[in-house]
Amino acid sequence: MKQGEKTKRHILEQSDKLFYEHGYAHSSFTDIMNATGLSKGNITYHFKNKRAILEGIVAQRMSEIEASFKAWEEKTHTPTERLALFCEMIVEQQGAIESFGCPMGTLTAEFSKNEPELYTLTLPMFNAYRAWLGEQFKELGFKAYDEEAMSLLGRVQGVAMVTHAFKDSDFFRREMERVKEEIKQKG
Amino acid sequence: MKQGEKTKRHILEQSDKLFYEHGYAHSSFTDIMNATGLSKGNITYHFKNKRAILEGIVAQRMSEIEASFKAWEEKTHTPTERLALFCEMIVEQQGAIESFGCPMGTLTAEFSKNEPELYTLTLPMFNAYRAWLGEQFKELGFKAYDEEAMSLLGRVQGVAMVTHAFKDSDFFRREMERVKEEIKQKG
DNA sequence: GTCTATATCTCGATAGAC
DNA sequence: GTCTATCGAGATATAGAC
Repeated sequence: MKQGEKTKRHILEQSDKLFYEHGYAHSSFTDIMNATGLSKGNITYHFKNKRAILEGIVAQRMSEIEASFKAWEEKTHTPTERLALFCEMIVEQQGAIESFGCPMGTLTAEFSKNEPELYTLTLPMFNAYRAWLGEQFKELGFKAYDEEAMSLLGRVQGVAMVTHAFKDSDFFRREMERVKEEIKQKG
Repeated sequence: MKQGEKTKRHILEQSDKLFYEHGYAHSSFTDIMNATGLSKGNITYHFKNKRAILEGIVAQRMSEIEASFKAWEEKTHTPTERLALFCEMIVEQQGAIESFGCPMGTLTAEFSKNEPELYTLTLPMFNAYRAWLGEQFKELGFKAYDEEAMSLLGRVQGVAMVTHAFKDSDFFRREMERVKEEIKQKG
């Protein structure tokens, strides 16, 4: 890998962490500078502005999301098993969700009121999950498969939101068990 | 009412609307100036800083929340009816929720990552609902009444969040019907 | 009680040396 | 490819006239 490419990845990695843990607006160029150990000038050499960094982050996340779908499909035989893996992925993030909420939900929520362009940029992540979950429910025979997908998304967003608001990981575990149970019953 | 008190209320009212519709950080003194038609100096005469305005808003909202509990209790005879009124209150906010999310949830979410002092200031609103919902479930005979309260809070926060993210009021109506149905079955 | 004017700070972005 | 230096906008907050 070229040095430039390496630096770019380093900036994206650190910025993603900052944006998640402190929010996009609250993460300044100075913060990114400190987190990466690079100068401001060097960062803007690789990304012309903050928005460009966010675009890079979303592109990276989207490919990770698609990769996880692929991995889940290769590992399983039934939609029910795949939905269980989706839940497992969320359960694994317990600590981070308690501290910072859902990485996708909190980012989108930050933009939805005031930043239509950035909101449009992050929404595809939500839509990717919506579509994939929809496929699973479709395969399970649900006529209203999209509604089921949305409902599940709402369910887990609510769990993440309240877990974060109350910093309550007991609630998180309890509620994710309920969600998994509900999925089993639908399969 | 004295003129000073009137001005104070006017500032709180307009600021609450601004903070809800655009977020706290995104609402500047200049915005409050424009929304109220008052000068910057006059606003800081009544509230020494932005935080003091938020404190006034939360105090106002808290008394409204307590007032709604009282009204619901006077209007009903059973906890199930009271929980239905709680849902009704949310359903009535459909348009605002689609556009701006939950007034309490989005405000708390904005502070939970970066502003511990403001987060501490807004959390009591959540706790008021948690406690009151808990009372209803307790009266219904649930041993784990607090868990039921939290679960319901998570449910509606998820609905509000996803409704706002996807700007989808059909999802909102559908899902709130489900929530109401679940409550009926518990009663 | 209400106003104008201003001080000070932080941010994103840019220019140019090496 | 990486750095330092600086600009200009917009934010909160304050001082003082009326």
